[in-house]
Amino acid sequence: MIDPFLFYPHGQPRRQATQLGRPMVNERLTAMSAPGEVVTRFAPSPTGALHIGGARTALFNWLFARGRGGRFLLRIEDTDRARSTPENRQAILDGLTWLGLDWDGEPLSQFDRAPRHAEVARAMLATGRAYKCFSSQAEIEAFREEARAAGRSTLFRSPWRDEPESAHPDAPFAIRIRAPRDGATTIADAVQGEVTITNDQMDDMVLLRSDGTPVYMLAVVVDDHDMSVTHVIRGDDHLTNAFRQKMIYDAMGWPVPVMAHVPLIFGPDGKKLSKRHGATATRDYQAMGYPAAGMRNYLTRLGWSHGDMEFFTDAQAMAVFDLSGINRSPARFDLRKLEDLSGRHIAVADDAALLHEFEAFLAASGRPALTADQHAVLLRGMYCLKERAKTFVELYEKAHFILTSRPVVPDDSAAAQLDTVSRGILSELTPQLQTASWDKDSLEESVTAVAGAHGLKLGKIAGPLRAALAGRTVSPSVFDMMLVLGRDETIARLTDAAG
RNA sequence: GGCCCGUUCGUCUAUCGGUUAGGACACCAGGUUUUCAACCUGGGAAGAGGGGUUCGACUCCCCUACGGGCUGCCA
Repeated sequence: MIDPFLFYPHGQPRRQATQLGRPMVNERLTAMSAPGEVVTRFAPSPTGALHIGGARTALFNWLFARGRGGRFLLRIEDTDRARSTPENRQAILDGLTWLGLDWDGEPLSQFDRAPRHAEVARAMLATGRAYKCFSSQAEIEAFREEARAAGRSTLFRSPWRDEPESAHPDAPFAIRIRAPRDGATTIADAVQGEVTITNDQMDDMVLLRSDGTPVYMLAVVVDDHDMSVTHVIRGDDHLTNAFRQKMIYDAMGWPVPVMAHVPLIFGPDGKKLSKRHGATATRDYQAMGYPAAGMRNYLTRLGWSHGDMEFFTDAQAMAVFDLSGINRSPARFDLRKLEDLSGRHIAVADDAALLHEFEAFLAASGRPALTADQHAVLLRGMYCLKERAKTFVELYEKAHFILTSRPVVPDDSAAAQLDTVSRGILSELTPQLQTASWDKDSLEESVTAVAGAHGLKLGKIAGPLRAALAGRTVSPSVFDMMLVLGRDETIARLTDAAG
C-alpha cells in the first residue's frame, strides 16, 4: 500500500567555490552538508504564536527532510525589531515542540546576521551587480504618487544606475541591485511548475538601506545559502518574491535551491484563515484536546495527498511525502476531519504515551493535575477509554469514573436511573460480585443472571449500574469499569448507591 | 492599474485524453447495541461559465467570472 521511498530528482550542487561565495565573516553556520543531503528550513517571524498555516509549512519541511535523512533547520526572522519579542520567539518554538517537530541545531537569528548581509551587498557593489542610489525616499514616493495618478507603472527607475562614481555626491545612499531589464526569468517551482515573468517588470530593489541595514529579500537569500538550504518550501505568498531572490542568487553565482511554493490555508468560509475563524494558533488545539499526531496527520493531508492515503503514521508519511504531491489550490481548514483523525490516532496510541500527552492536555486546558492514584488507574483503564474518544476532552469525560471518588455524586440524568427498583437490584448484585471471578465474561454472566431473575434484559440494569459506578450516563462499558475499578471499589460504589 | 497563481461532491482529495468521475470526512436512512461512541449496510452529493484543439476532454489552449498573491529603503 505504501510506495517505496521516493526521492525528489532535483539535486543541486552545493557550495561551488565561486569567487563571491568564498567564506567571509561567519559564513560557516552549520556543518558542511554532505553531497546530496537535503536541508530544509522553517523561517517564521516572531510576531505572534505559531499560526496553523506556518505549522503546516514547517511540517512539510520537516517531513521532507526527515524522510530523506536530511536536516531541518530553524531561522527566526526577527529583523522587525518592534514586533519581534523573546516571548513570541518562545511561543513559536513551543508550538513546534507541541506539534512534535524537532529541528537540528540552534535556531538562527536573522537579526544577528546583519553584518554578513551587508557584506554580501557590498560584494555585489564591488562586482557591479549592484550600485549606489542617492535618490531620497521622498523623491521616490513623489514619483510613485505621480505615476499612480497618471495610471503609469510605479516601477522606480533610479537615475543613479548608470552614473559614474565621479558623479556621486557625498550623501547617504542605498544599495540597489542592478536587475536585468531584457529577457525573462523563469522559476522551476516544484509545486507551481515553471513560472515565467518578463524582466521589464522587475525593479532595482534595495538591498541595503541608507542606514546600512539589510532588506528582507537579501537576508533570506544570504541566510538560505549560508545554511546550505537545498529546498525552500514556503507559502505561495512568496512566489513572486522568488523572482527577485533569484536575481541575488544569480548575481552572487550561488546555486538556486529547489523552490516549492505551497498554497495558503483558508478558513471554512474560503477566506484567508484569521482570528474570526476561531483558533488560529497551533497551540490552541492542544487545549482543545487534539493529539499532536492527529494534528500532524490532518495538516499533512491538507494540501498534500498520496492516492487514497488518509490515516497514517509519521513514518508512513515520511516514506511517501514528496513535493509533487502538494496541491496548487488553497485548502480549507475543517475541524470535523481533524476530529475524526484525532480519534483514530488516540485509539491506536500507546497507553503510557497517551496518558503522558493527556496530562499535558490537562495542564494546557487548566484542568487539575492527576494524583498518583488516578495516574495508576488511568493507565490501567486507558485501553477502554482511548477507543471511544475523539479528543482529550471526550477522554476526560469518559474518565470521570476514575477521576471521581466515593461517594460518587450522580448528575441529574444518572440520578434518574437510580430509582428504588434499580437500587434493589443493585443490592442483590453485590453478593454475586463478592464471589464472581473478576473477568469480563464472568461479570457479564453474573449481571445478566441477576437481571434475568427479574425478567429484565441486560440493557435495563446497565443504566443504573453505570450511574452507580460513574455517576454519569456516559462512560465506558460497565464491565470495563468494574475491571478497572477492581472488586472492592466496585462493590463499595454499588453499596453506596443501593443504600 | 500591471504581473503572477488558483477554481472536481458541503469539506479534504483521486484522475496525469477514453472511468457508470473513485476514496475519506460530514450528512441522511436502516441494522447492531449496556450509554456516548464504535461497527455493518445502503443513499444523496462534483468537474465555475464560454469558446476552441481532438475520433474523444475534468484533463491541452484561449477568453470571462470569482478568489488569492506580489507590485516598499515591511517581513
